Amino acid sequence: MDADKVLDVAMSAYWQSDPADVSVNAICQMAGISKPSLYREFGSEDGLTRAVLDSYAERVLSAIFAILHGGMGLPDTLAALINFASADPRMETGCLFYKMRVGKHRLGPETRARVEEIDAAAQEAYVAFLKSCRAAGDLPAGLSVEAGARYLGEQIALAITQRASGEDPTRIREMLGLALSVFTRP
Amino acid sequence: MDADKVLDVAMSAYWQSDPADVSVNAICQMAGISKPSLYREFGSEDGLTRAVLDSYAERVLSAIFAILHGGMGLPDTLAALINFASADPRMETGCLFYKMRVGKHRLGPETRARVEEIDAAAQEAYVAFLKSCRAAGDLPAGLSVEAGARYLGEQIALAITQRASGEDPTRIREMLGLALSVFTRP
DNA sequence: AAGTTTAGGTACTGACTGGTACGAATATCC
DNA sequence: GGATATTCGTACCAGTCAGTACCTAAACTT
Repeated sequence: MDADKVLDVAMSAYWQSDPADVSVNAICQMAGISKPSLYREFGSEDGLTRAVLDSYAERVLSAIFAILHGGMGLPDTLAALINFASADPRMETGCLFYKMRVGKHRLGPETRARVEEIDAAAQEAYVAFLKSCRAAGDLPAGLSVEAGARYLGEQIALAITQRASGEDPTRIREMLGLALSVFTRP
Repeated sequence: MDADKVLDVAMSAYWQSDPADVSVNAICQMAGISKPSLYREFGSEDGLTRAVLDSYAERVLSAIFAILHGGMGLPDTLAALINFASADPRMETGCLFYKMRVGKHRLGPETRARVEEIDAAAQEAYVAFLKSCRAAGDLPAGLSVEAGARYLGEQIALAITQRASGEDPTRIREMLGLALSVFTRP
């Protein structure tokens, strides 16, 4: 019936636990619709997960991109990222995108392709951010932009993944701060 | 028939792909035995995974503990850890223990308990190592032993997990070196 | 009001899952 | 040789998975 409602239900189910642990049957039940209705709307499970991921990217991941493209300096941007990863309530049960990324091989081809697309876009955003820092002379000389970008992205992914496993947010902030201190120290 | 052979087959299957993606049926087929034979020997899937994890801990994880308890100084130990995580052929498809840890909720109670046990032991080993570094005055003053231990453990887990996803070992070494540089810099 | 389109759900398929009842073969003992 | 343990596998169980054939009921058209 209401595709948006189904999308919402599916997203929160996938997000709260894990895409691999939520069946199409369960989503239909939670959304109060029949299975053929879902398949008429999304075509396949892959179509559903892909639609969910698109919606998630638009509604949640955009926040990270906004921080990276905010034009703040290096310290402020890092602080914002640390804050988002370790304290934002949206990341309390982890990030749906990262959950999909670690279970990439279990996803359908469409969704997997979209995951890789988003991953590449994120990497590019990190690179662009670090390039601007380098231009401003804020980046330590011994650190390449590409390596730094990958490092930054993985450290944030690690921190958010740890939130999903119930780690103490204060600890996470501490560890992420430690990891990212390499950007602000000689 | 030969329990050790079954254990070997199961371990390499779990290790190469992922415990959650290998069924009992598949293991029986690969080992050339029937399902009742396997159940007579291990009782349940949980019993099998637990036995595999025990064997893995003894045969592989011991290498990490050996490095930590080797009594080398901080720089040498870190270098050995970096080397192990980023270059050891045994970690080419990742670490079975970490694969089990990220999919903890999918494991049976016995195996899950063992995972948590090993995790605690590893944490303790990291703590002991860093305590000895602190006693030797090698650890930066602003860093607590507990936080450092957790950080160290997670960074190594991250590096090895990245190897499982096919990341370039050189890149991994570079990133892990960067992450662990916080231990050797003021 | 009759016919047609559309929306929706019931109830199924076939392929898997972990787990087991039970019979067949083999080895051991007297 | 004959009775008795022991080992092992065939063939099944109930449940879940993604996906679908087909029927029903409502709404719109003329």
